Amino acid sequence: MTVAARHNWQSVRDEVRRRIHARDWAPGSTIPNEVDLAAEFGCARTTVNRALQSLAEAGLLDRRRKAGTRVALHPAARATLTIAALQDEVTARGQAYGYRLLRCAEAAPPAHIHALMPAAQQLHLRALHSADGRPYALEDRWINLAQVPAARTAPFEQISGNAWLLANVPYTHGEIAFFAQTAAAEAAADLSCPEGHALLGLDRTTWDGSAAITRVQLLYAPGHRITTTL
Amino acid sequence: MTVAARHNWQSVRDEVRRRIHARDWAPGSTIPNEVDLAAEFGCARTTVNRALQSLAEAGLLDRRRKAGTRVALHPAARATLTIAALQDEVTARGQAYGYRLLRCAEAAPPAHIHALMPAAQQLHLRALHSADGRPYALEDRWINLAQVPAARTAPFEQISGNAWLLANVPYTHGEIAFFAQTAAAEAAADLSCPEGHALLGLDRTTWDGSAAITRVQLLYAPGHRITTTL
DNA sequence: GAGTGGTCTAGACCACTGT
DNA sequence: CAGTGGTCTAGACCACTCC
Repeated sequence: MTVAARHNWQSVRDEVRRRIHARDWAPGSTIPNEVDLAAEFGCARTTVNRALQSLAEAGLLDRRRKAGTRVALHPAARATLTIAALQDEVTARGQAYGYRLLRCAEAAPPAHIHALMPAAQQLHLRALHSADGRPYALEDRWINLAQVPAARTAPFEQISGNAWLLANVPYTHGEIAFFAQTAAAEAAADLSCPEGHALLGLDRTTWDGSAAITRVQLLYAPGHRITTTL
Repeated sequence: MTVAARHNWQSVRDEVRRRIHARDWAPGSTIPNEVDLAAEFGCARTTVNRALQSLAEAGLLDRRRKAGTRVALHPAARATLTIAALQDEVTARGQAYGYRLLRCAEAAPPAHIHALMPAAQQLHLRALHSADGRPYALEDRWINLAQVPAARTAPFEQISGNAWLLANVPYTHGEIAFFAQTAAAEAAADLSCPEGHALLGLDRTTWDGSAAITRVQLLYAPGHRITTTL
C-alpha cells in the first residue's frame, strides 16, 4: 500500500480526490487529520493543508476545527461561470463586435428598480450588442444617479454601460439570476426574432457597499447557450 | 505612508484589492513584486503570495513568472454556481419534494447522444420532480450502459437518476449548458404549463475519464430562476 | 542568464469548537 | 479543556519565461 511519495500539494489533492471518488472514504465519514495524512504522504502538514483546502473550496470536503475533515454528504457540483464583458465574449468567438445605443434618458424607474435605487429619477439605457452584424444580446440598464452622478455625461453612444461602469465605478459585490422569457414585441423587434420566441436572459445587480450601483437585464438572441465545466 | 501592519493574508488581499479598485494600480499595469510587497506590509513573502494567488483566482490579477503580476485588463466577473441535487434544492426552499418516474427503458439514442455514448442501446429515463405537489423540473436522461451496466437493475421508481448515480458512480469532470426553450407538447403536458411557454433548461454531461457516463436535460417549470452571487 | 512567481519545509502559535 | 484546522514565518530551492 505504498503511496507514490510525490511532494506537491496537487498530487496530494489528486490522491485524496481519488479516494473519495473510489469510496475509500465514504460520504459523511471523517478522514484522517492533517498530521496523520502528512505522515502517510511523507510531506509537511502545510502541504496537506493546501490540498485539503482546495478540495473544501470545491465542495468535496467539509472542514471544521476540532471536528475534523469530513467527506461532503451532498457533493454538490460547483461550476464557475465567467461572466465576461459582452465585447470580449463576442471577440473570443472570433466574431466582429458591434454596439448600438437605443435609448439613454433620465426617467422614473419601475417599482422593482425603485426598490433598489430610491430616487425619483434614474438613468435608463437600452442598447443592442451584435456579433458579425447579427443581434447578440439586448441590454436594459438602470444606473443609480445618486451613486454615480458622472453617468449623466458618460459617452454611452460609443461605450456600453457595462464597459464604462467597469472602468469607472468600483463595486463590492453583485447578484445574478438566469431565467427564460418569451420575447415581447419590443424585444423581438430589437433582436430580429419572432414574437413569443424563448429567450435566455439574466438580471445582474451590483452594489458598492450597501448602495446599489446598477441593475441590468440582458436578453440573449434565440439559441444562445451559457456553458461551463464542472 | 504607514500601512496598517496586519499580518494575515486576508488583510493584504483587501488592501491590494482596494488599490486596484481605487485605481492606485491601473488595469494592465505591473504591481510590485512579492518581496517588495512583503517588505511594505511587514509580513513574510508567503503571506503576500497567498493573498495575490487568491486575487488571481478571482480574476483580478494576471500572474506570470518573471513577467510579474499585472492588474487584469478585463476583470471578468466570476460567479460560482452550486448545482445541488434537485431534492436538496426543493427541500432547501422549505417545500415538500416529490419524484415520479415517467419512463425507464433501453432504447436507441438520438444522434447527439449516440455521439457521446457509442452503442446501439442505452438506458433512457424520464422523470418529474415536484415541489409541494407542483411540477418543479422535468428530467430526461440517458445513461451509458457500457460504462454503468448496473443501471439496468437500479430502482429508478424510487430514486432519481441523479441521486443513484451520485451515490454509485464516480465521475471526473462534466459540462453544463444553460438555455431557453419553448415548451413542446409533451414537456408542456408533463409540467402542466401552456404549450409554447418559455422554459429555462440545462444540459449536463458527466464523464469518467474519457468515457461519458450520462447526459441529462433538465427543463424547469415556468418562472424558475437560477441565482448566484458575484 | 536572471528575475519572478510557485512551492516545500519545520516549527510555532492561534482560533475555533466539540465534549 | 483539548484536539483540530488556520495561518504565519524564515529560508530554501525550483520552474518558468522574458531579455
